[in-house]
Amino acid sequence: MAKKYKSNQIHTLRDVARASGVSAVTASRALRTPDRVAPETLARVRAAVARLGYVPNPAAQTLASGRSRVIGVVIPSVTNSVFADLLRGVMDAAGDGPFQPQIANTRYLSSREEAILRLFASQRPAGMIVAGIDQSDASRAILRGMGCPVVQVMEIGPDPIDMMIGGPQAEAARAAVAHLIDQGYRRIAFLGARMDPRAQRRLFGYRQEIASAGLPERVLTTPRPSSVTVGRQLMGDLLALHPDTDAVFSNNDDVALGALFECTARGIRVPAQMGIAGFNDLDLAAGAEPGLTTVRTHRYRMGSEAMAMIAAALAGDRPADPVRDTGFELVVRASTRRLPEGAG
Amino acid sequence: MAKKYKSNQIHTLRDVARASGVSAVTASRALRTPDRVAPETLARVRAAVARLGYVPNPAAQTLASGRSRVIGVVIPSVTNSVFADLLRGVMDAAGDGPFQPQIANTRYLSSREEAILRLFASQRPAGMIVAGIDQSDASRAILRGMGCPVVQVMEIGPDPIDMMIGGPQAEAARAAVAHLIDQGYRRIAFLGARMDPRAQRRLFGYRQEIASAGLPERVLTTPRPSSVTVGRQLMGDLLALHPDTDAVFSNNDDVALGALFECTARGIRVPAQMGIAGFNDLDLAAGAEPGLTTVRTHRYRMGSEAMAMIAAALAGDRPADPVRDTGFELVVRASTRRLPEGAG
DNA sequence: TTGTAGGCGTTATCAA
DNA sequence: TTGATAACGCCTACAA
Repeated sequence: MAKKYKSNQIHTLRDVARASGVSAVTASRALRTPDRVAPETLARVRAAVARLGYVPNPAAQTLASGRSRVIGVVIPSVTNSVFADLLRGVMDAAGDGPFQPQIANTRYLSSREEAILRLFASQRPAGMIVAGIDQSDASRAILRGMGCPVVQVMEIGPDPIDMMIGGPQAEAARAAVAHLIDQGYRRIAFLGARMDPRAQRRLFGYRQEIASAGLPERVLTTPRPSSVTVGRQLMGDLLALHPDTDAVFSNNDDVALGALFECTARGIRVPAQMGIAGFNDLDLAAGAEPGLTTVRTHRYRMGSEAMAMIAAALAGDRPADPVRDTGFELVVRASTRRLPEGAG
Repeated sequence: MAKKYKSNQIHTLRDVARASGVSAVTASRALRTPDRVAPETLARVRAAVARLGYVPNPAAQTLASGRSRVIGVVIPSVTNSVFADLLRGVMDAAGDGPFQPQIANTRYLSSREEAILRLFASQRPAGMIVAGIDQSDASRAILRGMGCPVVQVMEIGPDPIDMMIGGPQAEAARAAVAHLIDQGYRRIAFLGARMDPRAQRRLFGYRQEIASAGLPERVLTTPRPSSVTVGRQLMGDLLALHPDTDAVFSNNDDVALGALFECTARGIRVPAQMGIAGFNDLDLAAGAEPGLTTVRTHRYRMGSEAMAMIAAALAGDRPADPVRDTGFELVVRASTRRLPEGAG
């Protein structure tokens, strides 16, 4: 029953060299710096590579050169669709290029983050992409010591480790809340799931805006990951606590969608009796009925540009401003449109 | 402006050896086979490792041993939440263990799949996890030649490359359609987005069940990726073509949710006038109002067990049956519950 | 229980 | 333009 796993013979640079009648060094050069090799030699080597199906051994390359092609990507979780979008941006930008994104999950634990970074350091990565701007001092030190471009993504803030790309959280939240106020809502609650640092800053933005308008604050949060189900529960709890609530701003679109469903189930009319605004502009926000007002961030772009920034930095041209603000857009849809267009 | 990236000094095994007064081999042994080292020596080595913050260089390990710790994970896309769940299972199972999942996207292209596999082969992976069972002959050959455990996930079928874990697609689809028929729906349509091989088999299951019940077939598909928005459009198109449709079974829950929203927007009552069943049991299916009937697969488990199967195989005990069926469960919710409980 | 020697596949450094 | 040689850091085999 015991199956034996036997590798196929894999060709090495020496095989290529032999097959094309040159030395291993020349074969290596033909692959890395083709312009320093005689055209005819180059052709022979390339032919041999193709014929043998030669693929360089990355371990040997890394060991010899002291640099790998790994781009370390450190995110809290792969399931959260927010990070999934970011990831897709990174992966697409890496494309068929020489870099190889390698993902690790912190599970929202800063202790794990440090361990992960130490592990990445041992790989001599070509670059690092880390989510958020709340790294511990230890983590920042490790990242600085890696000797490679580092991009913090999702948010921007002061004191970048190296480069940053992202959008402002608190301001974006303020804009959403301001819009609700603008539409005439006055008893506006905040619903939040998994209050990670970004969610905290959104909450902060909510508080600022509510306070400056002299309105009452109503905050309901849960440590559970955000989801439609959680949104329904939060909405239910909110209505039990504050039955007169007339609008909610939530942490994430799936929570907002849950709130919407809870309203549907209870016969509460949206947006007439209840305004609902989410965050992130997930696909479901546009597809919902009524459509969900939300804040569009640019996660895919953050991922792809982060990758591009690393590639550029490695090629010698680091952007003049190492901090790139991708901004945000308030996307107003039916779930908060209580006043006729142009009014308010 | 040009910033120089300078690595911190990284300690090697020799540094550890020197610091603990032993040879490099002994230090290496202390780390890999602690029981073959004198307790006191072991303690010294460990102390040195901790003090220096030594982390082994994986490139050197791989080169010397001919095996890496990489587990190649080949999926079509990271954004699709179905694969995101799978991925989370894999990542969680890998956890703090010695293996390092490395993800690559085929973007649903079999040519890319082969290129990716060839690249993985050069890494001497410890194991491979590939989504689906529709690999090309070339891909299968490469996988076989890798000399490591290979698990095909998501579906099961005949002729596994090595091991398999997943659920039957056609049967699961049949069960959902049978349930709709059972509830008295008679003009049942299939809505499908991005018809990958699994979606095709679900469609096949739909056709079988519809045919065996002597009902009319109505199939609407789009090559676009599945989403709530796409679901709304498909539902709209369907109602234009076949206004008398009384139920839909869809490819994926997000499409089903889109269909539900479209019904809401048009004032079509669900489940009274329209039954809606989805697939995958995403969180939003449970949270929707009415709740969406769907088919639960076990994606997270597939991922974590695939990882476990690889670890077991490497440890020498390959499962007796290399094909593991994770089955499926029909999850009946309000969106199709037209008859009183127990009737039908 | 510990150490010595050799090699893994590639690249950097020189020299030709 | 090409090639010889010596790393890179670790592991396997063998020897002590």
